[in-house]
Amino acid sequence: MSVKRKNQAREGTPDEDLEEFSDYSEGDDYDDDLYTPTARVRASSTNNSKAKSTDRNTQQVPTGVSSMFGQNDFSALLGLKLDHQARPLWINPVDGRVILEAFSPLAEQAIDFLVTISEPVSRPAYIHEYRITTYSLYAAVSVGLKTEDIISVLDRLSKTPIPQSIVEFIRACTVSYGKVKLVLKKNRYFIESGDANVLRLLLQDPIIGPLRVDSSQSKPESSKEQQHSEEASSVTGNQQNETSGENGQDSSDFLFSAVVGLQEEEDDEDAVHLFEIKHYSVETIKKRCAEIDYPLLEEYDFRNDNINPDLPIDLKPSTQIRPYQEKSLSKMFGNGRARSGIIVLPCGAGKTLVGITAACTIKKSVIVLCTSSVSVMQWRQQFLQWSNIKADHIAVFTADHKERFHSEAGVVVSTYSMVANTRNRSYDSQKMMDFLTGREWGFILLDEVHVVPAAMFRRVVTTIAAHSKLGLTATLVREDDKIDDLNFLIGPKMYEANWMDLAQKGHIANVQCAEVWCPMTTEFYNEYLRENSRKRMLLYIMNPKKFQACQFLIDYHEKRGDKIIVFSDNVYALRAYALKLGKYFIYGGTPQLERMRILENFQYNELVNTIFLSKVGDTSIDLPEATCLIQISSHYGSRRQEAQRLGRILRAKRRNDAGFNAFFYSLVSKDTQEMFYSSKRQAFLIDQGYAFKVITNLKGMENLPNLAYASKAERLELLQEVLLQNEEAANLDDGDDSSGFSTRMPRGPAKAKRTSGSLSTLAGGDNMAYVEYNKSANKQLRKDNKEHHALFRKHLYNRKR
DNA sequence: AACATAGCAA
DNA sequence: TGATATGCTATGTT
Repeated sequence: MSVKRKNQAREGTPDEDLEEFSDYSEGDDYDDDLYTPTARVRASSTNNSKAKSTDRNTQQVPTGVSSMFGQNDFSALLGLKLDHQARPLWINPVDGRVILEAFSPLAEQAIDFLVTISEPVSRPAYIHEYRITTYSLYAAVSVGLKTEDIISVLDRLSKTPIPQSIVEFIRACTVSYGKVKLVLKKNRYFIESGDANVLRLLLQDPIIGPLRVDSSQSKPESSKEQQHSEEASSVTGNQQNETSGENGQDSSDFLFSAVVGLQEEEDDEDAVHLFEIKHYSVETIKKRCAEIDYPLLEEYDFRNDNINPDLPIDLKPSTQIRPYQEKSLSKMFGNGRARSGIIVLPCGAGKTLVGITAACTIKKSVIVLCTSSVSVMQWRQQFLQWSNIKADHIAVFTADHKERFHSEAGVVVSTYSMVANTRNRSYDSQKMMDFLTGREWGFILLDEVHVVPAAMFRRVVTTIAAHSKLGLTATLVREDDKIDDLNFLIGPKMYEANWMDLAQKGHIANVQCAEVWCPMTTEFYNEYLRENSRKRMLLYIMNPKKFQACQFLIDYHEKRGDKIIVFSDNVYALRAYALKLGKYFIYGGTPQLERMRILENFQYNELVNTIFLSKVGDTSIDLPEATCLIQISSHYGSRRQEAQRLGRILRAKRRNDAGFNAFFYSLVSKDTQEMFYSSKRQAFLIDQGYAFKVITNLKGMENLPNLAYASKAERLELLQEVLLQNEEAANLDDGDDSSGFSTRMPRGPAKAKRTSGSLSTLAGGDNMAYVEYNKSANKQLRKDNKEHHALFRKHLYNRKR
């Protein structure tokens, strides 16, 4: 059984579609009610549950979700607790899956807990699915949870007693995890543990043993100053359990204490045992410890670091931290030290601020790595915006800016490729690298960790000596197994936010997702069936019906006052659409200046409400606020791309409080490969709780004035252009160097655009000129096409044999 | 110097 | 599965 289900609404009648679509959010009232008033949540967890449980005794048949479970219903086997109705969890004894009734009053706290100890699998509106894995338990331990905490909280939340198999699994996984820490103190590396036996075991290991620094000055006994640092607990304001009533929490303390990870040190753990290891052997030991199931936790005791100079940096008083940002940071600084790991937040939810706040907490030299030079500049700017750091304490290191700070401590912002570069370096770049490698860094911030290959990370992590590492990402999606390498190189996932949850609380925009099914015209479909799969792509992207749908949606949303971004992976289609509709477009070959000009106009110019973007828009361009997003080509089923694109409109929080919705459309040509990919891509968002609505008919599309490709002649003309384009692409592959008009056309027509437009202000006139230019070019091509087309047919025919 | 371009890498 | 976009370096042009 899987809770994963496509939330397709019925294929509504044409008349209803858009209306219904736009006030779709009213149906969420039920959720809102349950989520927000925490007072009610608390009340029901105590008194109510007792009262209810007596009622329940009269009820024989378990209600709620259990009826859906079919053969996975283990309730009979395990025995329901009497007050099971008040408890929101089911645990599958076989595979560690956990099902949560998200409508339960306890849900919010249960979610906090489950996110910590398990992997979220699927979180649609009412029923969530999580999975307890060895790795998730490792992560739980690394943020400070204890084995017995996990078991007891789980037991409190579960409708049935926890299956013995699960208890054993948790014990087995957590017994060795989190027991050993790698600590950097006074610039010496120590292996530390609360359990002397574990250290003894490690020292007996043939690999680790010899790497110990056996010196008389490193005392393997308990060090009392450790305890003081525990007391001076950080961001969370952690206290002992008894005193945590300050928040006015009563019965749900047990949850919070476990969730937030209060570190009640047990008596026999008063002593912390440690031994020193050699500086250069850290990597080896880390690896070895993971192999023998004692993975090292890395923590930076920055408060007691007197060697590295402090960086004068603080958040500006005006800077506000949101609750979930604070929560994610509390995982990182839960015990007064800086843990290394990954924080997952959707785009637009303020990842940058989390990073900056972490830097302000540690107050040591920071190095920030990003994927592109644009985001390097943005990080620098955000540092200046949110914190009081002096401008000359923050330096930028890219191919064309090689700055350096001249104070004792400072911030450096750079790119991955700059730091991880193995090939020969320019002189300046080498000198800068010497600067980076020649000093110790308190903190390294890794932006967009999911996009960078593991090999690059390994180089970064080994070349830069940083005491603590924080990875930031919006989508930690596992399309391959590279993610595991991240876990090893950076650390465990410390926090992951639920998108819907943030949307409901108004931190990111509410998004209505829709998939628009566009039938293929007969001409296009005939060609589609004839072509091989490579050439099919252009046919379904350039499907006239799809074009019309796109035109209609743009028109509809422009009239509503939306700002619209249209995405297309395919550059040819991007150009064709944008030119036909007279809109601006940005792709890889668009020069930097031009990009900024277009984006600026999109943001401020009332006349520019729609722009077309290629893959460039997926990363690294900081897009202005858009409220509507249309995908015309969603080729391969990359969940990450889908999520990232959706993230582009989440920022639209300005109008959020007025019950405002953002819109996300995927245009799909019916009965083509696109349908398959599209459902794959949506998987991630559906797991995050988004419902995709299917629209099969856009009301009023036929009546749109100036509807493109309304006549058959126009459609045939388009078809010929597409076939020609396919032909050109194929020729290119055969090594035939066609001059000028290739699929990658950075210096064909783009040049024409630049010369015709870059100097004048953006007024629309130059765009028209461009359209004209291209039209005539197309006419030219079409004339040749008459002959070529026949050849092309023959060519294909021969090839097939 | 500032800018453009080609080639390479991941 | 294959195309696309990016960044860095070296080299050439004004």
